[in-house]
Amino acid sequence: MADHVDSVLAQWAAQRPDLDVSPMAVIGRLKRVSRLIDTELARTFAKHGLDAASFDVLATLRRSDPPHRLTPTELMRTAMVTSGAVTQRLDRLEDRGLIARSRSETDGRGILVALTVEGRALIDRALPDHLDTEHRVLDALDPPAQAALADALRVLLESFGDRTG
Amino acid sequence: MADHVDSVLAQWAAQRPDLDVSPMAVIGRLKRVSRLIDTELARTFAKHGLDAASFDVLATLRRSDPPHRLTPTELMRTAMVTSGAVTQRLDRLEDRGLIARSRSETDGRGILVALTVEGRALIDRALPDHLDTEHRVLDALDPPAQAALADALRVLLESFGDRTG
DNA sequence: CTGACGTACCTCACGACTAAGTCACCCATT
DNA sequence: AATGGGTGACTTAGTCGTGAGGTACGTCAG
Repeated sequence: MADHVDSVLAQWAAQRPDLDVSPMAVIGRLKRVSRLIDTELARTFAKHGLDAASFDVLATLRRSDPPHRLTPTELMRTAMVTSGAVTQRLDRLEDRGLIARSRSETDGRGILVALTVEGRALIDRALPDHLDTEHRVLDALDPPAQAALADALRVLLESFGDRTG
Repeated sequence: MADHVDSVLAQWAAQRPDLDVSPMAVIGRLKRVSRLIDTELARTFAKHGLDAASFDVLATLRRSDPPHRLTPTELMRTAMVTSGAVTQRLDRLEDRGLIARSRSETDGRGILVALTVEGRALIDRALPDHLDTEHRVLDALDPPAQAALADALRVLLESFGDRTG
């Protein structure tokens, strides 16, 4: 019943019994689970010629309200990366013909990003496969346990001010 | 009561009502919480002239059994990074005089990594500050909720084969 | 003893990100 | 109409990681 984090906690208890390392039981596992899930998801993305960054952009565009156009700034906020990273992600996707940039007609500084026909076809092909993988990596938890986990994580997100809009 | 992930789920329900996107409620939040916590922890590391990678190496050495020596391979496994990354992390720490490398006496290929006096002093200074930050980012959950969260994450880790040793 | 295979660490080319800075444009105020 | 601060996208330099591959050493069957 001991995972890697349990042994880390035992080591700290032996070397620094004066410290309360209890939060590591949560944060250490969060980081480790997140890393392992990322690796697993990457395998599915690769099957479709994608990586996590590209998938993220395509999926964000796909789920946006019609006409499925977003600005780089909106993509930057949902992806939690810098504006430079978004520019480079869009460059790569544009080179592959999966998205198209056009100038905003209402804001001379603005750009609108849209899926191309190929981009939309690709994300629609990759999505079901991706969801299968996501289901699979959570399979060890039954639905109520998954819901409880989601709730706990939402409490944390809200405490960081991660609200809609 | 709606965080960013809730609005993502609502968007998918509107655009692709045929798909079961329920695992995103967990995985989307995991990734997002992990990212936000990383940002918060990085602030504390920076106060001590460290980043997450350096802190990780120093802390792993600090909590190891006396005489607090580990091989690069052991560090590679606990950090879940490649051997090249470990070499470079050690190069940086060695340049700063925080760790020292020595040849293994029992294995001609092997290297032993140890904290220097300065390295040990630094990690012992940074640790309490780091733990304060970890306590703070989990503050929105009471202790039983934190324990339940840790348990759920452990179930997932074990399903990935993340066992001690 | 020897040769084949595996392991430990390092090297190097490359990829993706951040942080800081640039430039064009928007807009509120005067 | 002018202006000054704010915003949107991009550029560039630097950082840290990966992945492939190299070298030296260890191990073991024959």
